[in-house]
Amino acid sequence: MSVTIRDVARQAGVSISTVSRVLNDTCPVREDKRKLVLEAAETLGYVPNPAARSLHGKQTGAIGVLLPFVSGEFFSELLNGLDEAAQEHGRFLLISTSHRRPDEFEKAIRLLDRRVDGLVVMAPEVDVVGTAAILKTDTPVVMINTYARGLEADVYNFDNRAGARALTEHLVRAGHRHIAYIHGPAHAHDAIERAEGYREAIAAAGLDERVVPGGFTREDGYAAAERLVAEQDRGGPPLPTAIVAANDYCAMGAMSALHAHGITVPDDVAIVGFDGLASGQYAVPPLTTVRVPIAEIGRRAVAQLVARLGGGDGAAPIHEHVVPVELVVRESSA
Amino acid sequence: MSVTIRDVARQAGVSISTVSRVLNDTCPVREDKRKLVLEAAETLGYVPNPAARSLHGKQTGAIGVLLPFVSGEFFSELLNGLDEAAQEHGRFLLISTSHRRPDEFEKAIRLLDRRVDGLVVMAPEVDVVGTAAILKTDTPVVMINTYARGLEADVYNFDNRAGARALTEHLVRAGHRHIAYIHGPAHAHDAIERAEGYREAIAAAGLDERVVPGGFTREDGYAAAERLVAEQDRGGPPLPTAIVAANDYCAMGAMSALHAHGITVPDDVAIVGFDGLASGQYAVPPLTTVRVPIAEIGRRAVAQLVARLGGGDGAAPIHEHVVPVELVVRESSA
DNA sequence: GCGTTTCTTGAAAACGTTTTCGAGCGGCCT
DNA sequence: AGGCCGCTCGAAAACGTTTTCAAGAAACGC
Repeated sequence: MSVTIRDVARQAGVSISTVSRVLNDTCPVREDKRKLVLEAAETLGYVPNPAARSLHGKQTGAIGVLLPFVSGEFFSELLNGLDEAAQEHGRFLLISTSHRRPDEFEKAIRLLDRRVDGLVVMAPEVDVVGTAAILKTDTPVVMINTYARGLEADVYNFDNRAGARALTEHLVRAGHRHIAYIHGPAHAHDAIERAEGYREAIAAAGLDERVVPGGFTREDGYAAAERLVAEQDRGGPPLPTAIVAANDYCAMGAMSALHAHGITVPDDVAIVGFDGLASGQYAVPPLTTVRVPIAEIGRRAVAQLVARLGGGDGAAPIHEHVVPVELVVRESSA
Repeated sequence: MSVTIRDVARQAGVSISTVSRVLNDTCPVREDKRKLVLEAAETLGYVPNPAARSLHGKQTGAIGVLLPFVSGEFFSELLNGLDEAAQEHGRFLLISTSHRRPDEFEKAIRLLDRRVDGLVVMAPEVDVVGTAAILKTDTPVVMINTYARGLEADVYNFDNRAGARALTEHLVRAGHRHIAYIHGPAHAHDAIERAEGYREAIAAAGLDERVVPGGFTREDGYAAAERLVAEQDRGGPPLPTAIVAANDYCAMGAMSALHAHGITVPDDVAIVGFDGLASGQYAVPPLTTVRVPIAEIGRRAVAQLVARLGGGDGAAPIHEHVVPVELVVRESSA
């Protein structure tokens, strides 16, 4: 069995209450006893039992992370940021994924409820976050990249609309007149916002919009580009001279498809992505994109959560926080 | 406050012991009471307090994951597998990262000790896993991609040697006589094993080996390829006609550097990687590599852990388990 | 019908902490 | 000198469960 507070008390020759007080320094304790306790705890290698501690209403030391799934660079980058901040604040990350439907989501929250001190939630699919599910729990919640209008929680969203507008305007400035948008998942709020930004820029330039269905994976981008080529071959509308893809993976898939058809990027068709993933930088040709501070958002989410847990006072929920993004021009649109 | 077992007992008109017995079906309980209890628990939405439960020596329901860091596709793929299996067995993943040094590692294990039922550890740096640290705890441990000779734990390692040998032999068969190896991190056991496989194949073919320092990131691969080009320009040894990179990221970085120097892959220089990441498939040109079943290993690690937790009997630790890998030939070496 | 076993159930102990309550004790004021 | 206060600290309650112990009731064999 492992060493308990009782062992430390016996070793130091004091009561268990004194040990608890010293280790949490909740009350003043005379210096000599204090020293004895610390010494005993050190030599015995005492680590408080987290279950017992949290049973008494204390914090658990864990932060729950709810994600739709874990894969790809976006999530690994996000986890990176979350983890870094968690580490810094001495917390653990309890991750729980594959919540695509409201009921799974609700169940996950119920199960996580007393295991964590706070929740970081990312649920880009607009219909997943039932207001009910989140509000039912009294654990503080910070949301990332989630449509959560009307919820009492911190929300950090990227400025998808401005980013897509910047990308489209960049292509317009380069002289393109036929610019298509490969859409992301139909219900993903970020993909929808990006489509809106694209539409705004297209309208402002007096051009015709062309939105084709796609998705967030390389396979989706590949398929979408294939369809564009096939439509032209069938005598339909000609291939656009530039493509705005819903994200970087989608863009890279599209590039791959064009490459397979002997179409050169950017000479025949310019392509831009969204997210600023590391792999876009090393793509051939390097991908023009909009860089979003993914890891940074992860760090801020955890920091905000911890602040609200600790202080409780000065850290009222911000309602929505739109995080600026940055256009990065590379060869794929040169 | 949340609903406790006492509330359920009151609602059902029985004692708390009966409720506990029904919910864990540990003893036979008369059918009518049983039904009452289940009903009460359902309507009240009762979820047992995990802290109280694990305080009594019961399992915590969490599996700890110790990683050197979280970033890149390898880890996201691994997490994917771990998560899938965890979900399936109704467990949560408690992740803890950035343990590169033995002392951090030891500390992390101490902190995680009573929070989790079992541990999945990946520590490719040979000197990180102090025998002491792991053996000190009595939580079951499964290791992945870790050099752990002499430890009483399940270990799943990829067949790095055979993979590197297969890659090198493939290049030899294609007619290459000058084949270099870009090494990974100097102390990473997988990079070392891959170097050994490369050396074996080179020796068997009667060729001269050439090992240059590198690493596991795209930046490392880029720098290594730059150095190879620079050496030739300075009148040193000529550029090899083929390169075996320590992993896919390293290979893609090298490709990017060669591309920047106007050197064509595979016409001027053939390149092969290791890992079989999705991004290698979509690279231009698509990357020849060795596919390792990353997610699958994650799933198996968790499954093995859960089996050992539940049964306790038939699941004795396997000492080392070498997982076969598969050569995937694509354009980068054609 | 009585002792014995089996089945079902409630009371209470245990798990390892934190926190409240109260007691002892020395110092300060009047 | 006596009473009050503040400081330090130990005893014990509380947290929500599981599990052991024992008791009551029902069933069974003689």
